Amino acid sequence: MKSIDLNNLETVEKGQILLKQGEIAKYGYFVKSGCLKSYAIDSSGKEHIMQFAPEDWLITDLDSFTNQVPSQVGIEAIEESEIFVLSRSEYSDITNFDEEDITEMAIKFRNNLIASNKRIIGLLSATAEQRYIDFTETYPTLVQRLPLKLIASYIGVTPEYLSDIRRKIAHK
Amino acid sequence: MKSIDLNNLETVEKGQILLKQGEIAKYGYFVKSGCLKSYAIDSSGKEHIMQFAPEDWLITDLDSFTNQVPSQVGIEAIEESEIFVLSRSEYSDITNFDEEDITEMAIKFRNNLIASNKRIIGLLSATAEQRYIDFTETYPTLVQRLPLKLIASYIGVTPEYLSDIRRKIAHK
DNA sequence: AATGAAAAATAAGATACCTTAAGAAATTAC
DNA sequence: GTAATTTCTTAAGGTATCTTATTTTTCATT
Repeated sequence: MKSIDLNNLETVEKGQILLKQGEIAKYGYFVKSGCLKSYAIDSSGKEHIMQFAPEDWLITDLDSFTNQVPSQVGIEAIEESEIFVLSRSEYSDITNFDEEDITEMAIKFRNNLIASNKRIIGLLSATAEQRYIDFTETYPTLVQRLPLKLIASYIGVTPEYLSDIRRKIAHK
Repeated sequence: MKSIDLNNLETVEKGQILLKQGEIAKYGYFVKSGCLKSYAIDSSGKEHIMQFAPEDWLITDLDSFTNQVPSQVGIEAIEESEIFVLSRSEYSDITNFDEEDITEMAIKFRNNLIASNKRIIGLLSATAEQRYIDFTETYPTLVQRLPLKLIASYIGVTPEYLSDIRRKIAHK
């Protein structure tokens, strides 16, 4: 992707909100250190985590960023983080890029799409226990680093139930 | 995307399998008429539908097609269909394309990614009834056209339970 | 039209996962 | 280093969804 403007490095504290659900995303965030999350709050007030973005990950609400529609997710720092802020004015119009940039973007979108489709298959066909095991295998470092309740939210169960799952796995 | 080779038009019957789960995808399929589905069979033998591809949709296992790994899904005609067969040899190496093609591909991947992410949010946060209502709004023509059990599989419930949901909605 | 096959509806009992609530453990703040 | 706050664990009861089985309806074939 277009080289990141190193002048836009910012430090954000744990808990700081970078995008509110329902607002229009003006920025994307490339994480240099720390970790962000994107999440949707449903009608009953429960949080559901779409994505974690630790070091070297890029995070935004792609639909909102691209199409200037209200975002379905919020974005928040879950650790103190250093991030590069990518502004929409430069990145939104895909035809502003040269061929090399676009190829890189296409490959990133393609890889993200493959990963999202795998997650859909897991949500459709695997039990919560299996999804948790898959998560530990796919993101071994995050399992150490993130509180249980965030992992529970990502795999789609309550923290209480993930706690049960862990105990059940430990007793095997 | 690279213009479709009109010489590769084929007719497939309902029930014909174009890709078996576990095989490596050599082709993508652009549907001119009819409808295909991609689906994963889980360890207990249940089918889970990833995608429907009616007219003008392109379908394949992107991971398998791109990276030559075993496919997680199978592809099958659910109606008699006319399809254009796109062979991997032409399409796999993204650097074979000119800038216009790549831009188009990037946009397609991006739009697919946005759609997949919406589906993930639905699976994480909405009830089965809400997911069914969302499906009827997103794909009104497919609701008319497809058997209930395929829709049930797509939204992630059993046909029996979707039947209950429909009755419940009708009685409102 | 009659037959057979597939799809859908219905219902009862089972299970995965959730809700609520309380206490224990870990982390943060002063 | 103690208090305060947050996170995690545990447990009991509840709900959404599944499983199995039977019947009814729809669809395809002769």
